[in-house]
Amino acid sequence: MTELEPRWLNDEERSAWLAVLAITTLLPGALEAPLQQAAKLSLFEYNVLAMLSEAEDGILPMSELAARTSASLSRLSHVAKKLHARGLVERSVHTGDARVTQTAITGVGLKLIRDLAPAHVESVRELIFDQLDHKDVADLARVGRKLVRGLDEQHWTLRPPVQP
Amino acid sequence: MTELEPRWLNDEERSAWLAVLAITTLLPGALEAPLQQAAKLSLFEYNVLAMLSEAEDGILPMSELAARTSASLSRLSHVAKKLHARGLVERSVHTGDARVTQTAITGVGLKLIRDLAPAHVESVRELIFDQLDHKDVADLARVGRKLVRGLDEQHWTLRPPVQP
DNA sequence: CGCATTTGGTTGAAGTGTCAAGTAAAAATA
DNA sequence: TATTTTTACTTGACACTTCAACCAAATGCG
Repeated sequence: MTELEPRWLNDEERSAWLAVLAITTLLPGALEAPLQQAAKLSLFEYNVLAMLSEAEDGILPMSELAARTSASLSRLSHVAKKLHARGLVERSVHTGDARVTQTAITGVGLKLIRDLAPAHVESVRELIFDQLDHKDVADLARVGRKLVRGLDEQHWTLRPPVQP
Repeated sequence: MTELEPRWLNDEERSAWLAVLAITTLLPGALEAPLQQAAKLSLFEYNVLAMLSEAEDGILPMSELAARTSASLSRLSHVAKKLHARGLVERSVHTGDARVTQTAITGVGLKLIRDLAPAHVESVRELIFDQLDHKDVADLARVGRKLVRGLDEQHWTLRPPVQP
């Protein structure tokens, strides 16, 4: 029935596709190495702490934190447990909706990412932005957002800015 | 001593960075789901078979196969073992250099990726190229190659074309 | 109100990936 | 030619991710 000829990739598409594939497999490890070395933290754990540190009062419900780290609730739950065991986050039940778990970054956790942040942005810069000129960055931002939309229509970075 | 002010990201860089982060965490899973469903194959396993199927005679040494899949030798070794157990690849010692393990795709393996390929390219197309216009694809290919170079100067996709 | 459904989150098991260590062959060096 | 170093790869242990099942609170509805 659906025996149509597949829409194969042309040379430029293939080139783009191979690059995306290489980036998705190499970049996480490259960014993680310094974090692992400096603080035994995975890239994902770093992002969890970073998102909390940028949130109002350093607190977010698990669902929202999962959204902002593009993670499943399950993955986040395991990691939150581990971060809690290390004293980097605190957890409490939401007053008003007892299903909701609030996760807050602790003082120790806050100090940790603040200490790590300079080296981490430097990694990001070396691996990404130092490779690109200004036009490249603009193109990457534009194309990147389109791809994110294709992966998750509701992704938090695509939310319209809140009206104050 | 290196107490300089960190080079923080500006808005456009931050936007690009968040997109890259989201893509690297969401894309692999999205591409893997159909492969897992159809053939209990991970994205990485699929790529191993795909690279072999595109190689001359369907054979490559482990090192070269690792390079073409952007993987560590260790990761590849574990997976090759598993693929061999499933009868999808065959392994032999290189004649002339006994340290080298040659990995060849079997007839069964070849049939498997040929069967899977149409649906897989369709996934790639839906998730990536259907989201982009022609200029986007050109920009992605260009920027993507630059990022790959920053991650691995020697990456196989950057090798100069062989002279025949 | 009573019951079913949905939402928000947790858990344990099973499968993968990573890291450090190990092995054997080849190449370099003395 | 003997010894050391390097290359190519494998292995086992441990950590992490995913998946399916589960639970409790909130909501919907008859």
